[in-house]
Amino acid sequence: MAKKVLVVDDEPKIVRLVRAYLERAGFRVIPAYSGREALELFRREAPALIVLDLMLPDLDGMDVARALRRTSDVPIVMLTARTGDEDRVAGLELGADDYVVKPFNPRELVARVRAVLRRAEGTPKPRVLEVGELMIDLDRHEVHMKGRRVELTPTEFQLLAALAEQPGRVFTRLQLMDALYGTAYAASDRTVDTHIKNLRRKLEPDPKNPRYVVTVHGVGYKLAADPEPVPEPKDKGKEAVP
Amino acid sequence: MAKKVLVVDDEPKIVRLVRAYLERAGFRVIPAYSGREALELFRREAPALIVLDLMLPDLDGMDVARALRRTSDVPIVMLTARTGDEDRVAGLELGADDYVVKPFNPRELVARVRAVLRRAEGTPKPRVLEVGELMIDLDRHEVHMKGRRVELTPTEFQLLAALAEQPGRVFTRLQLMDALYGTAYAASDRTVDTHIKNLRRKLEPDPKNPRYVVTVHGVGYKLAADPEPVPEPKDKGKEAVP
DNA sequence: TGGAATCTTCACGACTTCTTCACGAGATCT
DNA sequence: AGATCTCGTGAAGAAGTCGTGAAGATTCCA
Repeated sequence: MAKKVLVVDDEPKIVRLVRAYLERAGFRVIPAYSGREALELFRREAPALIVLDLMLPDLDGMDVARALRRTSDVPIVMLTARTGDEDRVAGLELGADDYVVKPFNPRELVARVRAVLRRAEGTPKPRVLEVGELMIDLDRHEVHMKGRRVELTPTEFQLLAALAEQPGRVFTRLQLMDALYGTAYAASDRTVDTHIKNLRRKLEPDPKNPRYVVTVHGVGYKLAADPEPVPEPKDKGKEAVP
Repeated sequence: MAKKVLVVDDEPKIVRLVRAYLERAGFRVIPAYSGREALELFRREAPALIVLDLMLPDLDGMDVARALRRTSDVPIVMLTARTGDEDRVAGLELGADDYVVKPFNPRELVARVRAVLRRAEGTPKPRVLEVGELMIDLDRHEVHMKGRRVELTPTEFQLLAALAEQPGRVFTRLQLMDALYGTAYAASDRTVDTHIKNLRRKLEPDPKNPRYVVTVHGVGYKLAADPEPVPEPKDKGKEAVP
């Protein structure tokens, strides 16, 4: 369902303009032409955001903002014709989340509305996976090993991300392919192996003796939860009781 | 935790005085006695506000303010001994948020500090984005590259602004189109590419080797968070035997 | 209405990435 | 040890992605 935006301005021309652009951007617009009407409609419609002109016939835009702030945290984008700095500060101090100076570019207003809504919805914390010396930034699509940037192809990145989602857990090739393409697709097992090979080449200090991307014979692959720094001469696989 | 205030004045007496009052008011004070020291401590301590004397032994207070403003929006309260109006104006124009004339009432200084901090906290995200030599002024709707004004079309500007909203983060073409037109609209992927191309042509020093608007193959585009690295002939991945 | 600026689409080549395959090395089981 | 799987790997063709110029819409403004 489209988000509702309450647009308040005494000039119908402005309201029409803003409405056209916001609706094209997928919002539902509720128009208001005075401060009192705005407050009334705000109660009734519970919009997700308000575009509010500073100059209104009855109540001033600031009065409206103040009144709204008494009962709500609804994001407010101010429209102001004046350019004086005092106004900006004053408007923002009253709890406006952003402002646009008239005459404005409607596209910019739309962009601001979106930005404020996004901000209001809470800044999504950066999604970063860390395993030992390995750091995977899902947002930036970057991988760092021991602080050094490592370039991965999309598939390699996804593969690594899937493994890193649950470090230490073993994934079968089928599960990995599922993470890569979704259930509907069928590729050869060897394909996964090849991507694993490339991954190792790019991020293992010694690709011949993988410490991060580890094979579990007969099962699949896993990302070592705690890659021991020791290369250790090894014990011939037989992990018997001492 | 108490907020840090960097107090810069070459007269230890003044620093002591200010420190006493600010600490009594619940702030943590970091003293500095020269411009260089101030800049150094600013980097290291990341204070919430700076009290800055206009006259300093090495760098002038204005120089310090100018230097700070290049990288930060930290609120600055100027101390000035002179009473001439030019100084006040000059100080404020350089980005000081308030000023106090010497000799001053320490209580008033504390009040100013509190007021400026309150105001600063209400200010939404910076309206000017800087990435390397690239400067994007969302208020003026202007973009500068290496100090030179760059003219962008509305779509180009919005595209850049969307990317700059979260520098470093990768945006898919779909997300970018969403920022441009809203969810309801569907344009070709190639369209985004074309705008990216035009953007690069206008603001990349070498459009063939983009350092700011970067492609993430198979994913989308991002604004490089740190365009420093030398273009370097590249040799990645293929680490073959010599 | 015309003209300029801007936006969108398209087709193509250049380039990157994916997938497959065959074969040998390695592991496991009896 | 021998039989039988499983895994690693290099190479090469297949498939996909990106950059781009140019042409056709569209919008805006005079």
